[in-house]
Amino acid sequence: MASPKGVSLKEVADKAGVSTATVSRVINSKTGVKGETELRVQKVIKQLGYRPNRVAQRLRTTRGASKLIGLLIPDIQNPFYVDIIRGIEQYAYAKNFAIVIGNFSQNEERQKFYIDILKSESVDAFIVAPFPGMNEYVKELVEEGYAVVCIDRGLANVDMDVVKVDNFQGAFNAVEHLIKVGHKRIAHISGNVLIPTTIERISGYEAALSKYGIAIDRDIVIGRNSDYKSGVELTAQLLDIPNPPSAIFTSNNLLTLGALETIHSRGLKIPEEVAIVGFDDMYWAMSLNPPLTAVRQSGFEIGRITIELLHQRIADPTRPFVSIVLKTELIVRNSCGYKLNTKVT
Amino acid sequence: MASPKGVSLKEVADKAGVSTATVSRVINSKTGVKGETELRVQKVIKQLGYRPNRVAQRLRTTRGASKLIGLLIPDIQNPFYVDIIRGIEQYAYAKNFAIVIGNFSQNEERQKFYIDILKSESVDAFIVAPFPGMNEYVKELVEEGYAVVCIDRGLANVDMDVVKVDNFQGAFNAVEHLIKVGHKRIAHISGNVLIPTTIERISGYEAALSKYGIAIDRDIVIGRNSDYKSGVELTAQLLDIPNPPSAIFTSNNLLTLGALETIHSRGLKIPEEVAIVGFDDMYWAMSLNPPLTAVRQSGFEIGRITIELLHQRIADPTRPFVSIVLKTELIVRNSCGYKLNTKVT
DNA sequence: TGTAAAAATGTAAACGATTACAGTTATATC
DNA sequence: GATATAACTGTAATCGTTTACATTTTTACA
Repeated sequence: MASPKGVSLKEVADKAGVSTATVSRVINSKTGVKGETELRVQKVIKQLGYRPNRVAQRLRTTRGASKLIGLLIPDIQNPFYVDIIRGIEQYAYAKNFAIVIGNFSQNEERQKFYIDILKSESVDAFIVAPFPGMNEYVKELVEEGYAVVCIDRGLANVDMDVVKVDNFQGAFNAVEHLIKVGHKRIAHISGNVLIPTTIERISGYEAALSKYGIAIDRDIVIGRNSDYKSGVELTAQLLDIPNPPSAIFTSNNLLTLGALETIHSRGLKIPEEVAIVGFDDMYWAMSLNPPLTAVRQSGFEIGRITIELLHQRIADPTRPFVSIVLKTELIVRNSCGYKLNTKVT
Repeated sequence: MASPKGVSLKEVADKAGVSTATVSRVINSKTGVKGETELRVQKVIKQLGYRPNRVAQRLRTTRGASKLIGLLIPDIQNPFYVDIIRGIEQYAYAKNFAIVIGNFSQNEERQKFYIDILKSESVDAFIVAPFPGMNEYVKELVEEGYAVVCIDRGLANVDMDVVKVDNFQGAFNAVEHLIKVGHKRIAHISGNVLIPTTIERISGYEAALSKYGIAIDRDIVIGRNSDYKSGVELTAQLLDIPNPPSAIFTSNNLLTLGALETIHSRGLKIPEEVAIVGFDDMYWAMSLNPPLTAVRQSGFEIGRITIELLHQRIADPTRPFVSIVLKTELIVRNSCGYKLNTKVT
């Protein structure tokens, strides 16, 4: 079984009768190569099917020129992050960056492991969706001079570029919608309160209630983790209290799914017996029965902007840091009481 | 803004008062280093926080030793592939492999692009979920001597390791279940017929009908692509014919979701007015109303076995090729008529 | 204590690119 | 045609490892 290494630059140089330096210049379209020579080299490159070895390139090159970006994702099972990845990929390739994904499955140890790997792979830059316990590592990256863009939230006391979503407004709109549809007793199932987005969403929830003069009942604002199981169990808990809520606002897509399971398993009708709005508008939302009203945050757009920022930062490391906040959209379907299908931005 | 490259092996060697060769031997736990020396070097490594530069390692190392695997995924939006990725990751890291994901979004050009990138990143091996139009590229990889494992299907005329699922049996079980529950007019919405799994599932569908003496009606076996939109439209088409089916078997999770949207939007009751079984048991299946009966194929397990095979092949390139076929499980929930929750393997 | 073998360590050449710097042609100008 | 300048091309060091081979040190044993 042959195991040929690819064609090397030297082979191209030999065959074309020039030096390696000239071939390198041709590849990187540097100036200073005679048209005739360039053509000859190009021809040989085509002939031999030469592709530069990225490993060698990265070894030689100084940081910022390797065109490799490390991406730290807390949980690839969460479709929201998948959307972000897609957005990043799409635009990264347009700008000729390659990306390597480190999915650490919300596991701190594995996250550290990935950071080390990515560093030793000589990435130019990091895109990080910070997770509790991650602050120190990310701070270190910034201090070591990597270009870093954070998704979803920034870090206290660390200047960096951040791309996030207006969680407060998104939650506010969702709850306001429930109120306008007639609900007065609205519960909130929140996620991990160590995550800032969770807290912002709780604030939005509270602000909406306050605006309409509804007292906040701490018994029906509950949270544990941001996962499916929590959704199932917390919903059961909510429905078991003496005067259960008429509507529930869930803080992310996994919690929503968990809540739905409990609601269906008890045979409760949505929205008549209990209404629900979820944060995150996922691709399955329309296929639910009834279709789910949800707060949409565009992961794809987050990805696009992230790459844009990274590109700018690499080009000009002194550019001032920015924090970009994207608007959410409330997608109204049929899980709250109305039968319409419109957007509230 | 400082931009320090990491600590190098040479610095460790200097500080420990040994040669680079010795440090390298310590790192790779080669024999032939005195205990005392090893300890001293280890100490310096810890002190300086030294991490070998993977780029330099890969450049030097011959194929098979770089511990990097390229993963070609047709569509990261499909949660089935995400499960596979998770399985692969989990076991890859246990075996100290790193993986780099190339998600080509069912785009042939981008797929080619990724193969080139991964090659020039000096990966040891490829894991490929082949996609129509991909055959040539994959064949080339095998010929070039890469270790390659295919997921989901093999390639005609090419010997290689394959990990797949028993699509025939899975489909057969699903349809048989529908028949046993009382359905006689069962439609099938299939996917892209250029994909072998699609064809195998159609065969399973037909075999089940045959076994129970039900004639196959070509009008209710329809397929186009394996995406959401096709599910929506083909279901509408099925429900519009004069004598519509009483049950539908959908060939993958996206088609299922599309079918559900159409069914719900027409206000049809599941399973009373139309029953449904889907291939792919996704995490949202339990949250549907009613919970979905589905054929489960364990992406996670596929991933695990894939890594196992790859590991073996790298260790022994002459090992005979194998094709591993995993069983599916029919997860019976409430979308076909019964109210039980059991498994049929 | 001397010597052969074994064990430990060091030296230096790769791996495949980029890039300062030097060296060589070609062009322009008088 | 000589010379200054511009345009082009080549040489060789370098990035951070691994590893064949050479060299030194240690150990074993007569």
